[in-house]
Amino acid sequence: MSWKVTLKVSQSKKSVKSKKQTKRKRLSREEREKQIISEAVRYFSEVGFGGQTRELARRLGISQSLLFRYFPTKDDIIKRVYEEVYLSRWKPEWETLLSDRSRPLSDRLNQFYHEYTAAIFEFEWVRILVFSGIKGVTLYQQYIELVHDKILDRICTELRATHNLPDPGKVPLTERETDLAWNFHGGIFYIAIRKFIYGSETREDFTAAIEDSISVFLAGVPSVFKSILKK
Amino acid sequence: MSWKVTLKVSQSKKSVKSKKQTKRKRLSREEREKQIISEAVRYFSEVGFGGQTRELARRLGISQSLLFRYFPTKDDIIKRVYEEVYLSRWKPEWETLLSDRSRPLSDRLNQFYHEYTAAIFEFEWVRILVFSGIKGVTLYQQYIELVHDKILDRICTELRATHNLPDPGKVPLTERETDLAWNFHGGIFYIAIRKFIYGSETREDFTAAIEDSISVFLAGVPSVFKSILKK
DNA sequence: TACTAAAGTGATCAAACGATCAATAAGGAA
DNA sequence: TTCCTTATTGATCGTTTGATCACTTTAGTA
Repeated sequence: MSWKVTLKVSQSKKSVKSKKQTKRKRLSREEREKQIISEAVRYFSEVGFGGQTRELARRLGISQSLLFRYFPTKDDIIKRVYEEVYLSRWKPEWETLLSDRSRPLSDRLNQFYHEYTAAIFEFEWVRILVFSGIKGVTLYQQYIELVHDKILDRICTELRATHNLPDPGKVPLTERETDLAWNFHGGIFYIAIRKFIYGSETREDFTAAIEDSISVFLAGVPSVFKSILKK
Repeated sequence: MSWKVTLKVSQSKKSVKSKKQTKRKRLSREEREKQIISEAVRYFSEVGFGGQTRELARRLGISQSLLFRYFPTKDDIIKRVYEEVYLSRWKPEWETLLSDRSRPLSDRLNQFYHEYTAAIFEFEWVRILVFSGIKGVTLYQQYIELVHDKILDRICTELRATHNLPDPGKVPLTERETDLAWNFHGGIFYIAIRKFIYGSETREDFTAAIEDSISVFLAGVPSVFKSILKK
């Protein structure tokens, strides 16, 4: 028979937590739930969804069993983590911004990607997005669709307008045009992958890189348009 | 007490395995090792490195304990999987191809990315690369360095030559130039991520998309070079 | 202050999983 | 055929981990 000796450290004085949790611990249902999700986002984005509920509880300073008083299963926690991370990041004003033809497309793209990457280029966000792809969770599909419908389609539409080509309402977008936009967007998003997944990118500010990327894109697109129109 | 009933299916006739493993099972050390790694690559790329040794053994049609006669720990299997997947994919002739100034840069890039993506755009390869980033394994660093040193640096060098700018040997490459190349490369690689990580891309052939991507890049780069030279 | 609804906990279960080991059996050598 | 090396196996160990449950503690209220 083996004995596991657990060292019981006295916590009578003060908790070491940075939160205002001095000596009370009993929180309201809503507060505790929020707290759990918030820490779960941080935790799972660090270690992946293989992370253990015990460690999550330890970080929260609560017992592991309490987690299961709030969420029936671990997967339910993960589901909520997705929702938390995906939702409420997209700003509707970006859609009008991209379509505002009173400004040069170059300006609009620069402002959009500046704000967009500021909202998205975050450790938790990027990693959880990639994890979701690996886990085969369907939620990422919503993200891909959002990018496609709200960003890429708009960019393609504006490119048409800039080059005095017919609106997609009249002549539907071709696969080649969408590919171009994906390629452009992917190049920018790949910065985030290098940074948060591979850790090979240590810079904080990518304004210059994004600016140049937009510059190359806008200057290079006409060459493909010419090739498309030849057919 | 609970009993786990294991259904023992008679395998007297023929094994269902596609391999030539009819009734014999005893393989040589080398053969078995190869077989294990080969299946491990397939298995772990599907389910991630959280996959279980029991399931891996089941797929191989061997006992789980045999795995540990060939590899001390599960991590050793994973290490070998990395090596198998990363190594021997890079073709040295690509380096000379990219630098062959007797051909237009456009041709060279098209041929290179055509062959490169043919070698790399593979379910196992892409997923294991991404897993390695998540697991924090250091081996991915080698890949990032390879891309940087053998591809991006070369592309930047050739761009200089195309635009009659000084060789990097004289004037070192700037961060902006490297960023441009990363951006270009990332846009192409992001196709693979959409396909194998998110499953949102179902096409098989990306020749056209890559062609257009190269076209945009080469036509767009001068606009940035101008901006760099102004300073 | 006493009561009570509900937040919170510790002990524990059962399954999953990596790893070990004594026993088995395949197949080449003699 | 017999023998012996070694590939292979089944049983099992010890730990980890998600989940459960009876019990304890907190804090608002009458």
